[in-house]
Amino acid sequence: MALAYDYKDVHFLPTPQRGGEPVAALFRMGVTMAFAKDEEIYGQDEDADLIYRVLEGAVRTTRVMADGRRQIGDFYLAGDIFGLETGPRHRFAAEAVRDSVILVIKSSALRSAGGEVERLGWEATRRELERAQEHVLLLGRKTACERVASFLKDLSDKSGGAKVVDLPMGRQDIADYLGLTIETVSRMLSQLQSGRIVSFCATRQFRIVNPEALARLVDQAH
Amino acid sequence: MALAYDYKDVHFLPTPQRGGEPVAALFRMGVTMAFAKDEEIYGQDEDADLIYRVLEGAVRTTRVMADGRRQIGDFYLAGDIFGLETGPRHRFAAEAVRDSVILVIKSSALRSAGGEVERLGWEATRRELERAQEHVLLLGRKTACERVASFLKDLSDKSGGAKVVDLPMGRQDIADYLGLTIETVSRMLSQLQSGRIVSFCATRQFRIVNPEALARLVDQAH
DNA sequence: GCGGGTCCTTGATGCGCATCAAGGAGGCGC
DNA sequence: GCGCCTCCTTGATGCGCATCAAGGACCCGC
Repeated sequence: MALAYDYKDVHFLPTPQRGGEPVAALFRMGVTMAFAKDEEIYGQDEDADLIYRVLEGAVRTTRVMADGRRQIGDFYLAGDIFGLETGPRHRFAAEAVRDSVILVIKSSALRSAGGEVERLGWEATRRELERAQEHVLLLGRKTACERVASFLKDLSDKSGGAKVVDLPMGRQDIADYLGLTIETVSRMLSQLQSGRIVSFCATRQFRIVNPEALARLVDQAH
Repeated sequence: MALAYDYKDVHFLPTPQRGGEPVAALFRMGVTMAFAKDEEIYGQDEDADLIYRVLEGAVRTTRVMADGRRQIGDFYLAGDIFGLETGPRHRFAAEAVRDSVILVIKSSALRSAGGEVERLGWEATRRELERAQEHVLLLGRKTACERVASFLKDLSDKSGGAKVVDLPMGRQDIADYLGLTIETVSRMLSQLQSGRIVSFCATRQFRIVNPEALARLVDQAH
C-alpha cells in the first residue's frame, strides 16, 4: 500500500501508459496526483471542470450538513472514474479514503474532444446515475441488515470474484454511506458473521461463506 | 385536469409545435401518447431505447421489491424529460401519477443526431444525477420532518414561485418517495401546518406561510 | 515489551418512526 | 341528497435503530 509518489513534492507526473482499454485515449491528456489519507481532492461547491480516475487507493464523495451529519455518495476504487457526477459545481466533496494516486484531466478538454470521447463521458455519467438509483432504493427501503449485506456483496462483485475481499474504508465511512451509525454497522457485521453468511479474517478483510443467503438478503429487490 | 386526448383511441398524434426552446429540435421527431392515471409507461427491466417528455400531467418512476416495498425514484411534471436515467435497461418503471400526455422519441435517433442534440441528452442525464444525489442525502441523513419540508420546497421551487402550489400526487406516493409511511407524511404535514410554516387550502394544495422557517428545515445541508 | 493513540465491538437505554386501528373528508354515480 | 368508495388524518402501541457508555483489539513509536 506504499505510495509510488510523495504527494508533497510530486503533484504532477507524466501520465502512465495504459493503452488498450477504451478509455485510454481519454486519459492520455491527464496528469497524475497523489493524495494522502483523508486529503481533499475537491471541495463541495467547487467548480467542476476536472474529471478524475483512481489509479491506486480509494476515494469517497461526501456531503456534510450544517450540523455535521455526513452522507457519503459513493466509493471509487482503482480504475473508477469520478468527478463528473455534477453540473457546473460539485455537490459533494471528494476525499482520499487512504493514500491514493489519482489521474486528473480537464473536462473541457473532454467536451471538445468530439464524438467518441464525449460518448464515454455520457456513459460514465449514466453508470453514476444507475449507482445513485440503487443507493436511493437502499436508503429508502432497506433494513440495516440488508444495507450492510448489499454493501458487502457490491464490494465483493467489484473485486472480480476474489476469495478474500478487503474493505478499504473504516466502519464510520460505511455507516455514512449506508445512512446508519457506526454501532449499527458493527452489530450487523457481527450478526452476518455469527449467521455464517460472511466471515472476517481481519477487521478489514472478509470472505463470503454463504452466497445464497447473502443474495437472499440483497435481492429482495426485483 | 381533463385530457385533450383519449388514450384508448389516439395514442399517436402529431407532435405539437413547441419551437423556441433549446430542446425543441430534439422533440420534433417524437410522437405523443396519452396515459391514464396509474397506467404504466414503461416497465422495470424493459429495454430503454426511448426517451420521454411530460407535456401534461405527472409521472413517477418506481421500483418494487419482491415483498412489495416500493421506492419512488423521482416525479416528473410538465416539461420534464425522463427515461434516460439508465443503461440499456430501465431500473425503475415509469407510471402516470394522473392522466397525462407524454411525448416519446427514440433515443437511438437522439444518439445519432450528432453534437448539439447529444449534448442535451448528457445535460439531462447530469440533472437526473444531481437530483438523485440530493435524494440520497435526504434519505440517508434527514429526519421525517426535514424530508417533508424539503419535498414541499422542491415542489414549490419547480412551480416557478406560484403562490399556491398543488400536489399532483397522493400521500402514499410522497411517502414512497421520501422513504416514510403514509401516516408519518400525514403527521409531518399537519405539524408543518400547525407550526404556521405551510398552509393547506385543500388536501392537495398548499401555500408557504413562513419561507424562512421552511428554508431552515431544508438547508441544514450546506 | 510497553504506553497511548485510533478504531472497533458490545451492552443498556431511549426515541423516532412504523405498525395497528379507527374514524373523517371528499368525490362520484345515481 | 345519499351511499359508497378511496384517500387522508389521528391516536395507541411497539420495534428498529440511535444514542450513551464502556471496554477490547490493533497499530505504531520507542
